[in-house]
Amino acid sequence: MTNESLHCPKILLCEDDKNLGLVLKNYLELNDYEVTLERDGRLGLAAFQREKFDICLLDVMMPHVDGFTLAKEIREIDQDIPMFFLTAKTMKDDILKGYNLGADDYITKPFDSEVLLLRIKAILKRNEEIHLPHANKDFHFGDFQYNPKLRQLIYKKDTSRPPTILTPKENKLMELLVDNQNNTLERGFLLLKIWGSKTNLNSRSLDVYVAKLRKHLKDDERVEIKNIHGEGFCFYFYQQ
Amino acid sequence: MTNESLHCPKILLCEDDKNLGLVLKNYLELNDYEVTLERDGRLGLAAFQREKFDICLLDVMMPHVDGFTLAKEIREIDQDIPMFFLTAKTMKDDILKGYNLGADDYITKPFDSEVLLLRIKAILKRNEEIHLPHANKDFHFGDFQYNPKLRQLIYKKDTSRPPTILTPKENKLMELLVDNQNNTLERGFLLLKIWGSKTNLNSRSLDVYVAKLRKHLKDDERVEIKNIHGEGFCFYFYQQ
DNA sequence: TTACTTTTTAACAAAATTTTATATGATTTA
DNA sequence: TAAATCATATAAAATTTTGTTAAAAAGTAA
Repeated sequence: MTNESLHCPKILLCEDDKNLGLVLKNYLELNDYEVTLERDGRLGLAAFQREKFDICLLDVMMPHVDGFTLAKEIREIDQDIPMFFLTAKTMKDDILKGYNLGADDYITKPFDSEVLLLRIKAILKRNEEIHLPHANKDFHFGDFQYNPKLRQLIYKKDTSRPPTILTPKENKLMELLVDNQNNTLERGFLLLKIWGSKTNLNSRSLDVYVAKLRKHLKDDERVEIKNIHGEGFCFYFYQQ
Repeated sequence: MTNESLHCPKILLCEDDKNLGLVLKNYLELNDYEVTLERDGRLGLAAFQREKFDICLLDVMMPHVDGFTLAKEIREIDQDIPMFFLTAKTMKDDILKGYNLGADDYITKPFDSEVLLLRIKAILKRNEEIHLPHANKDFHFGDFQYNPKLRQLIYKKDTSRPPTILTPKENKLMELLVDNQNNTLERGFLLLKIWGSKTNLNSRSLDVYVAKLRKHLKDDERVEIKNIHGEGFCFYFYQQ
């Protein structure tokens, strides 16, 4: 797991302005953070795949891959890591002006490093708390016992059979379904949660994974993943 | 209530600037919105007729059909949907300039688009409150219980019979009729509400769906969908 | 590299939904 | 009443969505 008391929190900092990047990196390191500085989105992603981080600070405007796109790619790998976006003052003004969002909602102050530190600290703390309750929960339905954290699906009727270890995508889908028993989860919702977007509208991936899960669950007919035509899928467990 | 289909709020984003459009889409998806991005007003209207949205973000300057015109056409179909206008001209230039020049030396916080998110959230929330009374409403007429949200029509006399799940189009029609008991709904009105346009005036689809609903409702003769010749249809429930 | 697992894609079948076509019946109006 | 228009019912066709399988592609670890 990422957050451990033994190491300094690690920050991935993506900033194409060399000066600002270095100043920020030094400042954060002075405050007991370990900082990896990358100069564009492509290198940022590479760093994220290489190392483990506790938080990301991403410049929005970068060469090769912009901050938002990078953020989405990071989100695919890690659903929980906190992210900060850094942006230029001019962009902010113009966006607000452009979007006609009313001027009084934003702060025009130049960047205050102390405030940034406080925000980082606050977010890391919040994240710790959020992660706690999620830990090691077990679900029971019919003859199955399911542990999302371990990705284990155990068939209780046959203890000699080793538990099924779900693949990451199978697991994400299973968790979403099980976590929302009797609720229809819309296709778009699932695609967004599992794949990060529904760009690939004609992809059959979701259906393939539903089929995989159905196969895993076929031994107990009280457990069922139902399709609601034109809407999505719903996990049912008919008790009794 | 347990039974509610889970979905992310759906945003129709019409923006002809490809870069800005994609960045915005990514950013919004990152924040759990389902985004359909269209590049002009004509395609935007098609998307609106095709899917159901919670909010529209419309660029004012677009090819084929501009944002204001699109907004008017959308308004005809849906009087309540919140709309944001993006006044692209200055913004487009400035953002492009920003992308080309790279970020400058400022970090502003919090991130600008947070304000956009807050605005969207606020508007959706306000809208939700307005719609809340409508939310999981159940209609009762004669021996039927009807839940538009679940598309369920339950025949109370025979509890062994599983509830009828209406198809999307059946459901839209049923909801409109039931919601306007004793009021005649004009053909053109129904076509506009269900099919998003009344261009196809000579289509018999509406009649086919009326027939389908009548079949669903045939077991209770106090419930009736009446045709008003030359005008439209009216849902009656004769009490007692 | 190889061997292995996971994910995506492609192709097609099956099911559900929607639209169209057509024959027939009803209503209006001149 | 006849002609024109509008409505109903049904079947058939077209379209969309989902299910299933196998193979290709991508990713991972030894």
